[in-house]
Amino acid sequence: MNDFLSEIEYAGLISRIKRLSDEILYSTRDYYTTVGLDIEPNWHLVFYLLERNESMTITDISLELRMSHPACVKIIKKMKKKGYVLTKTDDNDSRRQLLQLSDKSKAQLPFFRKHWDAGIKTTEDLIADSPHFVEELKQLELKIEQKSYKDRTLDNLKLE
Amino acid sequence: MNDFLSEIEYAGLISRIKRLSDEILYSTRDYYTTVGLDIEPNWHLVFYLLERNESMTITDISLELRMSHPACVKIIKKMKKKGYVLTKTDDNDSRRQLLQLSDKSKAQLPFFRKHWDAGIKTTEDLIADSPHFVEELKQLELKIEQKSYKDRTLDNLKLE
DNA sequence: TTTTATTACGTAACTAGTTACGCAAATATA
DNA sequence: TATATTTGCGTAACTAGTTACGTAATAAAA
Repeated sequence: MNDFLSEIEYAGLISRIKRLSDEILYSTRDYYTTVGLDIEPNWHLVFYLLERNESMTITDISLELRMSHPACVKIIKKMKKKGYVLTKTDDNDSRRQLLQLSDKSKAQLPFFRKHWDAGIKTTEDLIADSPHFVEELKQLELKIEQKSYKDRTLDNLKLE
Repeated sequence: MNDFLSEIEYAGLISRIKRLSDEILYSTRDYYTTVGLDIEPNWHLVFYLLERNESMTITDISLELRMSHPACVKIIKKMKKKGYVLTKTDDNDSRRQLLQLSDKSKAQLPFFRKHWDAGIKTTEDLIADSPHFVEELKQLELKIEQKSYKDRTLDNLKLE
């Protein structure tokens, strides 16, 4: 049960966060495969967004998810290929590609939602013994937003 | 300052962890580039391990880091290419590739360490206002280890 | 001793993100 | 109105992980 990343304390903390994140990501993919869902992790975020907003652009989505726009392009490309998302060029601005959920999406959503809800329940279960986790994660996000890991480390280097 | 992933609460929590992890990863790479360090994120873990252990195999490293062995193969391959790691076939078992730090590594380690220490300090600063974070992260790791995200979600699906 | 199982590790093919770049459309400015 | 700047989005090339598979060497079992 000994874990090197834990042993080295703060030197391993960031890697532990990544390891946890990766583990859950791959486990989620595994889940989708097992239950036969034709979707991938992260897509639920796009479904949620397009359910709320009717029609959005890639740029809108990348802003909402705080993810680079090429990452969103890739996700949407796959969702389009599977027929979950439709695009329509904006009448007033031909650069803008308006995205919206297809009928197939709307038909499947109740089914998807059962699985997403089960996943949300898992998340709740996981942090049930960690009452400060959400709040402290928010703190981390805020701090990183105020000053990047890089800039903080550059400053810390100078201080030595 | 509004954030969709935070708004949807537990449905966005896992993605927030990934986002944070990614952000720090890329920021670290950025840091290395800026200060002109010829190494990549994660390599410090291998340096730490090989400093402590003299000689290890890929399998040893993947067990210690709890990372797949192909991932370690890739890291070591790059570190060898840069001349930081040397390999020697085990005399008693020709399958085993014994890894150890090169003289170049040993010469550079004090220099690297200054930067790694600055990074550790950053981590400490970041979680300074999150006194329960390490402990609660450990809880998450333990729970996931006991039962995977997938299995938990499958169970939660049945309960509905 | 021969066969079978396991181990070590390398590679291939995949997902999932990033930065950097280019181009066309729209907007702002001279 | 002509030019410069910004915006939207697509692609390329990269990092960093995974699972699946193959092969040779060792260890275990018949």
